[in-house]
Formats: sequence, structure tokens, C-alpha cells
Amino acid sequence: MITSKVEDYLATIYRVTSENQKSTTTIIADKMRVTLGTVTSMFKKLAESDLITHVLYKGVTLTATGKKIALEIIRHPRLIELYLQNTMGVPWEKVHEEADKMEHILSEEIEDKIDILLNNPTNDPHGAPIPTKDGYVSNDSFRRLSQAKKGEDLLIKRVEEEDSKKLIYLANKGLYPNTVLKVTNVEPFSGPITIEIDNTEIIVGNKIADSVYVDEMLTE
Amino acid sequence: MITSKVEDYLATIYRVTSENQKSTTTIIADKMRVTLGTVTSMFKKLAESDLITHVLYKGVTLTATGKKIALEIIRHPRLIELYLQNTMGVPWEKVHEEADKMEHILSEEIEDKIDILLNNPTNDPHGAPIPTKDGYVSNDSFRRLSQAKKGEDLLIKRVEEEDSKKLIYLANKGLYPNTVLKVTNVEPFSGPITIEIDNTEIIVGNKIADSVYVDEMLTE
DNA sequence: CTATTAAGTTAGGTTATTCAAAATATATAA
DNA sequence: TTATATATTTTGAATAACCTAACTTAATAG
Repeated sequence: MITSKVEDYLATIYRVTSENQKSTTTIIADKMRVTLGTVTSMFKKLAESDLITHVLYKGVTLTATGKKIALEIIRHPRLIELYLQNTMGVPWEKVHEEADKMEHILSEEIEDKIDILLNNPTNDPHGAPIPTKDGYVSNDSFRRLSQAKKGEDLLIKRVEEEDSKKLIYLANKGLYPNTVLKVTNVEPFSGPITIEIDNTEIIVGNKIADSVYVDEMLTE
Repeated sequence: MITSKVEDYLATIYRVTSENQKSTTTIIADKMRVTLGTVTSMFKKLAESDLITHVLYKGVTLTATGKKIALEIIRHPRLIELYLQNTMGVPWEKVHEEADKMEHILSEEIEDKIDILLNNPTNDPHGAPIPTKDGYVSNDSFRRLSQAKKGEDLLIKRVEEEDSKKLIYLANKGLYPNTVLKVTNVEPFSGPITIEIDNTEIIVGNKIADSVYVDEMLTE
């Protein structure tokens, strides 16, 4: 039976996979805030229902069915995030938490209303792509700011949204999607990165830079 | 532990009681769509937590604590109903179903935003009072249209909202809150009632008239 | 190549919620 | 007042999701 927990696990696996991480027991347990054993038994159940493929001791991948369900679910919070920000004025760093609670209860009718009201948006406030109703997702795989090189002019395309404290930090530094920045220094060995936004110099650690996705500026 | 199911039961008991019905096992089982045994065990649990008083074979009543929790919960869907209708254009007969799904997940922050946006509303689209944050409810106990007498000029104050089919029927007949009507005939033995709205004659059965609450028109 | 650590799985148990069926209490009608 | 019907409670069992603790497998460091 596809309970809302099943949907949660599938969506989490999808999100982890799309960040190019392997969906291992430990990572999913961490994201779902449950113990390892709980995840193992859920993996077993999901595999029995043909929603994931589980290679023991190696991790899981979504089947076509599993992916489809995951995308349906992921569409909801991303649409709602945008609605909460644009229409209700909920602050950037809070929309994710709020939207997450609503993902399982959004009816098709309201989903459609929001979609129209927002003009069929393609990305949520943190830059994450909003899957279309029929399950299409633009899979721009951007570079992470942590991989940038000195001198590059970059555009922030997306930031990771799970941790609201991190989002507040990013907001204070002015690191939103669509912000233009120049990399002025990169310390080696995963050291801090110095960037310039609007002629202001900002230094961020490697961990933060890892959760910021960037793309080259188009120069003509 | 106060789970969302516990909240559901408490809210249901509150609603039933406020319709002047006794909260018996059968009625609650019917509203909650579970079996009688399920309700009995939930009653036991709620009574152990001092949220209700259960007189075996006789029904339950909410304690002060139980009532407080019920009101907090009931505030949510009623606020949301109004929001969905006024702001999102969800049709009258559908808002109840939609709002019900959201009642447990509304955060205080968004609750407050909606409350302000709607100007601290006192009634939902079906006329049901919206409890205030600190648990006050106006308890206008209106008469039912089924008890009206021939010749009376009445104002619809509220309609029962659970059954969306019934709501569609009421909407088709023009029976909304704040509608003015004149009772032109009342058949005895719980027979049909004839009313006039905007010079149009409408005949409704006793069951329907039972779910419409009315008040006298103020005449000077 | 073995010892240790980290990661993953299994086993057994708990809690919340439900149902079906049996047992009991209450209300009603002959 | 006794039979019958209706309402309620009790009992026993199921399921989903979770945990802890014990165990197993895989990775790694000397």
C-alpha cells in the first residue's frame, strides 16, 4: 500500500539521487530522521512493491514506478513553496518547512489553481525545478560553488533547502538564486572561498559553498 | 499522547455536541467512518487522558481540556475554508473537504497570516463560527428551518457542511447563509416546507430543512 | 592478511489505530 | 414480562511504522 510514509521515502531517495549521492541506508536514515533498521525494513518493503531496487549493503535506486510517484510528490512542496513566498509573504527560509507538511494533502484541484496562478512556474524559490504534472523535470546539473575557480563570473542557480538555519545564513550573505558573483579567491584543500557580490567581499566555508549551485554567466 | 487522530475525535465530538446531538458511539463511528469497537476503545483512551467523560452505554462529553483542544483544531479548517473560497476561488461546496485535510498541519504563523488577511473573520463560508485563538466561540444557537412556521420571514445563518452533495443541492436552490426567505407553507408530520426566495417558490424536504439554521429578520 | 571500525541487516518488541466477531446491556413491542 | 431488536462494549488479531540490541558484511589501516 502506498502510504504517505512510502511517498516520503521515495521522494527522499529521489532528492538524494538527484544531488548525485548514492541512496544508502545511512543517508536515508539521516534525512528521514529514523534509525538504520527502520530504513532497512522500509527498503525491503519498497523493493517488494517494485518501487526501488535494493542491492544489499550497496544502496537503492528508484524503479520507473517509484520515480513517477516521487516526482508527483516532489511537485507539491515546490509549488507550495513558491505560493507561500509570492502570495502569502512567508519568508524565504521558512517556506520549505511549511511546504513539506502540505505535500501529501494537496488536491489536484488546488494544485492546478496554484499552478495557473503562478503561471506554470519552473523553479521553486530555492531554484529547485518543479516537475510538471506528467513527470518531466529539467535536469540541469549545475556545478557547486565549492568547485569554482578563481576569477570566474558565476550566477547562482540553486541552493539546498533542507536546513532552514543554513538558508538564513545564505540570505544574510545575499546568496539567493539569480545572484551574480565573482570568485576572487579559492583556498586549496577544501578551504574557504572568497566571492564578490555587488562589490562586497564575502568569505564562505567549503560546506556552504557545497550547497550552492552555480552556472557560468553568458558573456558575449 | 495527543495524536492527530485524537484531535480528530475531539473535534468530531465537539461538532456533534454543538449540533445538540448526544455524542454516542454510533454517531461518532458514523462521522469518523470507523466501526463501533474502534470508537469504544478510543473513548476509553480519551477518558483515561481526561479529555472526555464517558458514561458507559450513554455517550461522552468533552472535559475543559478536551474542549480547548477541539476548539484549536476547529479554528483551522474554518479559517482555511474562508481563505480557499475568498482568495483561491475554490467553490463553496468543496472548501470543506479541502480544508479538513489541512487542519492538522496549519502552522501558527500561517494561521495568523490568514487571520489578518481575512480581517479576523467570525464565520466560515457555511456560517459556522470560527473560534478565536484563545478559544472563544460565539454560541448562537439558531433554530432549524425544519422548525419554522408558516408566514415567518427568516434569514439563513448557517448550513451543515459535512456532505458536499448536500451543499451542491443547497447551492442550486439558493440556500446560502445570509439569504432572506419567507416560509409560505409547512406540511405537518415532518413534511416538506415551502419557502420563497426572491419571489421564487422552493420546496425542500424535512431532512434538508433540518440542516439549515435560521434566525428571525429584524423588523422595525 | 588480519584486526578494527563503519555500515547494513535481522530479530524481537512497542505503540497507535483499526477491524471482525462475540458478549453484554438497553430499549421497545407484543 | 418476555422476546426481539438495537446499541455498546469486549476480545483478539492485524498492520504500519518505529525502536533497541545483536549480529553480519564490507572497508581500511597497519
